[in-house]
Amino acid sequence: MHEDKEITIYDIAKHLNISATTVSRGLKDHPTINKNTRKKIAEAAHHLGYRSNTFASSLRSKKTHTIGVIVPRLNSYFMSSVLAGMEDAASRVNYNLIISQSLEKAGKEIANAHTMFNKRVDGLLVSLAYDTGNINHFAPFFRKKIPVVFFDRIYASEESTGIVIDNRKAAYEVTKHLLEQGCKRVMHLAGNLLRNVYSDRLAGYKKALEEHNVSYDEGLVHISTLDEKSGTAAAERILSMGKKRPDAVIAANDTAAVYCMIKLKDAGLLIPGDIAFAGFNNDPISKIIEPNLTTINYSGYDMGETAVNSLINHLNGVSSVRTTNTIILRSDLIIRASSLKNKNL
Amino acid sequence: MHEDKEITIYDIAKHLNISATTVSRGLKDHPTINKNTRKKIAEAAHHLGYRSNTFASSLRSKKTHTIGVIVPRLNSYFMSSVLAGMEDAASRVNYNLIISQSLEKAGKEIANAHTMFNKRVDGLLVSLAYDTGNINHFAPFFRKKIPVVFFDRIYASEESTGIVIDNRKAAYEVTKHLLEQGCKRVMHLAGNLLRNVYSDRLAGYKKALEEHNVSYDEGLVHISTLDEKSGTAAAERILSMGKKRPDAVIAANDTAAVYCMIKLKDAGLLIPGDIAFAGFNNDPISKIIEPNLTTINYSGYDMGETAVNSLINHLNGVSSVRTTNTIILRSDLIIRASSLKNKNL
DNA sequence: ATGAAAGCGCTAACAG
DNA sequence: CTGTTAGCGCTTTCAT
Repeated sequence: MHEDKEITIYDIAKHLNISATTVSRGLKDHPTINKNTRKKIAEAAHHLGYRSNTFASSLRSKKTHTIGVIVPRLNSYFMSSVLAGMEDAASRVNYNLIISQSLEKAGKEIANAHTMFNKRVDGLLVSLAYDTGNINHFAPFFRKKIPVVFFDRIYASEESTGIVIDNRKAAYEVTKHLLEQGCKRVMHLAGNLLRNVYSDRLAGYKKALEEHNVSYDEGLVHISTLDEKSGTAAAERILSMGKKRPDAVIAANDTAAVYCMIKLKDAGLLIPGDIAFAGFNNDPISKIIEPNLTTINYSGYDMGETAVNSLINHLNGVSSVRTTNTIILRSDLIIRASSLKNKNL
Repeated sequence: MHEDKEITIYDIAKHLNISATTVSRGLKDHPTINKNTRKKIAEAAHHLGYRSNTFASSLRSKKTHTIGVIVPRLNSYFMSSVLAGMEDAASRVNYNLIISQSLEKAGKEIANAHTMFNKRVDGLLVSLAYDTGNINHFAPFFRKKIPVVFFDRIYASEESTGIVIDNRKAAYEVTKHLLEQGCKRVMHLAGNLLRNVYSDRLAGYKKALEEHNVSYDEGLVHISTLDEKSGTAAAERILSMGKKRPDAVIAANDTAAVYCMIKLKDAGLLIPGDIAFAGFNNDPISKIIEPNLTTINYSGYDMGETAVNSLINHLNGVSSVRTTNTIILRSDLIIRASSLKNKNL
């Protein structure tokens, strides 16, 4: 094939003795182009080794075919799955992803949002950082009617769509499950309550307590960043509680749960005998820790796919922001040995 | 700020009563522009809310400032770390990443390579799929002198750079460690030997056996895709071996090791008493499985960073492909309980 | 040190 | 169904 010069639609046009416009239209299967011409164009394009110049196209059409993605961290199983889902959905409709991470910092998130804006992404997919307080940094997008879709860690806003699971219900169900196993003092390892996922989970936890006539004890809610260290720290706190120690822990993610379990096991506590455990996310580690961790499963892949599809719909004008403001995905309680008190001891 | 119309260099030019050319040059700190003018341009740009149009720029300059990334899978801890490192390094020099996954299939990898080529990435970063047989699909890049950097799963080629660890040495050291623990029949769970990482690890394993006068037994090398299922299958094979069962297993990744361990533990085998274990990658799961898994640690983050930096150097003409053909990163043996036979039983 | 003019490759009116 | 024309915003000679 022709090595050096890039083939343009003009080369194809000349080759076929038609106009560049026709080639341009033919290449994107414009309906008003004769089927036959269209085929000839496609063949010539292939034969000449044509590749479209997206810059010329973007410059003209003011569409970049690029979606910006801002996530707290790249390196978790959940987020990898989300990205995999996004990548699949995006490539299916010929969109690119520009991915960046906030490292859980509002400051970096703001910087990333600016960058995305300057890169003129057609739309934005965001899962908020741990400590993001407001969404002013997305205002430029709203102003320009660039659709923003939040997922998992969302921000209730008229101007954007959110993809979530029913965190309240999920937490309610885990808590209920634990209470039904006979647990009396259920501790909750929560994250920053600014984030819907954590406040909703706390709410679900509270609701279940209430329904079971267990009074809410603030001392049993431990707020942290839910990482490895926080899990260990929570365990230390539990160990320091002596007789008033909880007999169950619900962590808002599996990481905190697992590292808390490891520390408590080291200290000689039996799980679930002395203390039952449940987490969130169904991370692979939940099936490796012993005993296996009861958790809430929801598909990151589906969430990523849904987020992209929703965004694309907005871009295509299929759905307006107002019609679908929140999409709730399925989640399931997976009961494993870490919470089965009845059958174990 | 001005809401609707995009500000162009012409607007700045008009505002300052100078030419667009000067603005263009001023904006990129061209040396021939008066310092004072330069400052005025920068101020006006900021004040008017100018954002550069990368498409116009790319169209003209034929540079996209975009790096293509093709990885086997997004959703592993190692790869997430690699991507995090790449993202950091790339954003530092204002490059974008377009990320795609081959899902371990040569076919998808070829398709991805085409896509990347058509998107006109300035350079390509690749970790090869499980069964990729040749790199003909990267020939168009070589032909156009678009730099291609392979990482981890590389392909020895004159035309490209590779970023790896010394897999042979690493495997040699794990094997040696196991033999020194008194293991006599060391099994190796290998991956496709087409991939350097797996053939090199096998080579290191063989070398250590040889040095310790242990004869190589092909029956003790189990080749698979090294995923969860393969780990379980390997365990089943081990269990079926009866008396000839190995007393140690070195898996070419932690996933295979861990799921193999779980299955064997279920079957009642003691680790490391009956059978010692070691893996590769230092995945988080290696610290959660009991006993903790001995493994080879190497930084995905560093590898990603190094890959991007090396690519950028090529793009800037700092280093030619010929000068640095392979970069070897540090790796370390981390000894944990799964391989400590002496101190345990 | 600065400017004028041309054109990168494509698409969107508009016309026929 | 197809073509003509103009111009997206920038960079790059070539002048001055």
